Amino acid sequence: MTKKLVLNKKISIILVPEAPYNFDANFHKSSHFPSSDNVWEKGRYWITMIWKSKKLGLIFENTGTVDEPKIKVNIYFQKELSKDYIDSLIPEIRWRFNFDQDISEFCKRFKNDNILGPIIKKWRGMKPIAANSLYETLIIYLVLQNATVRRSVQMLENLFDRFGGKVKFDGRILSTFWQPKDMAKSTEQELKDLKVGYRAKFFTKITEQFVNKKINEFTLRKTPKEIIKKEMLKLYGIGPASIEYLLFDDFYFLDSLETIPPWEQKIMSRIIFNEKLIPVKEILEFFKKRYTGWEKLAFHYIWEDIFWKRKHQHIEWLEKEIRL
DNA sequence: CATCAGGGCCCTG
DNA sequence: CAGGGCCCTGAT
Repeated sequence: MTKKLVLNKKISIILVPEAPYNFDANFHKSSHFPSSDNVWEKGRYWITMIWKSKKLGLIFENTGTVDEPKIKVNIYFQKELSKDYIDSLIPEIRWRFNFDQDISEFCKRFKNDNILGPIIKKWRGMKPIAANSLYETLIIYLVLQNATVRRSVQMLENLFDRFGGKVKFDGRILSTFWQPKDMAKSTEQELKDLKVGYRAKFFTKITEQFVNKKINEFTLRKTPKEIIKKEMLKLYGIGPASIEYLLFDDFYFLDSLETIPPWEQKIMSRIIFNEKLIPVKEILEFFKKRYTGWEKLAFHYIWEDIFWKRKHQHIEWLEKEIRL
């Protein structure tokens, strides 16, 4: 079923992100569920990408520091790439890995904050990272809904196997996403067989909206927040919770903190208030007052930090809140 | 063992 | 706007 593509041609480029840029905190989000289209090691990151219908393999290597960031990007491909193609690919890579957003003000302003201070010390230069196209991201948000981590992983892997494919580069085999047209002909039942449950209809409808070019992510990137919100809410299966993720992780609005899903509410209650459960409204007010203009980025720093800690430290209460 | 709640969204009343 | 239904998991 799955096609394996060998990508044995390669070009390398050096890209310089806006400082501060924290390589590991950006290429690896420790709170995210693992997925076979990417691999992270300290200072190195592999991911597959579809750009203008071509499948690519990318390796990012950290060759700089937080304050003088420099990244070597190895691009693997199958058939020769034109200059125009590469000229359009580079800005896209810069966007997907958020090379150009300036967050220095945030890091400066809160470096003595009781909560954020110690975290900024560790993770200065951490930013929201889309990594994927809008379509791919929506797929991820759909498998995230109403599911444990294990189930989300299973759903995405099933979809990769059926609609995406495998790509081999740098001695690794990674999954690739698919393009909307690849899923367009599938029936709801075919999707249900991949164990995605009631989400089948969501995939069908959203895919259709993309095939019919109802959504232009490049235009959206230059669109005001409220309009993006309105447009994205029109997508079938996308509601307030997904919007919350979209605005920050994919459109890079650093302030917009409007809803907090239940498990995040529980975890934040413990970290910030040392209580079991604080009303969402109260948490929102806390961020709004204390980190005005940077609410969501502040949330992100606190959030990712606890998950980084979890990697080498057993945190009993946290384990119980993560739906594995 | 069988219920039942929780999770995010759509749809109906 | 409230509440049922979707689909599954984990707790009771």
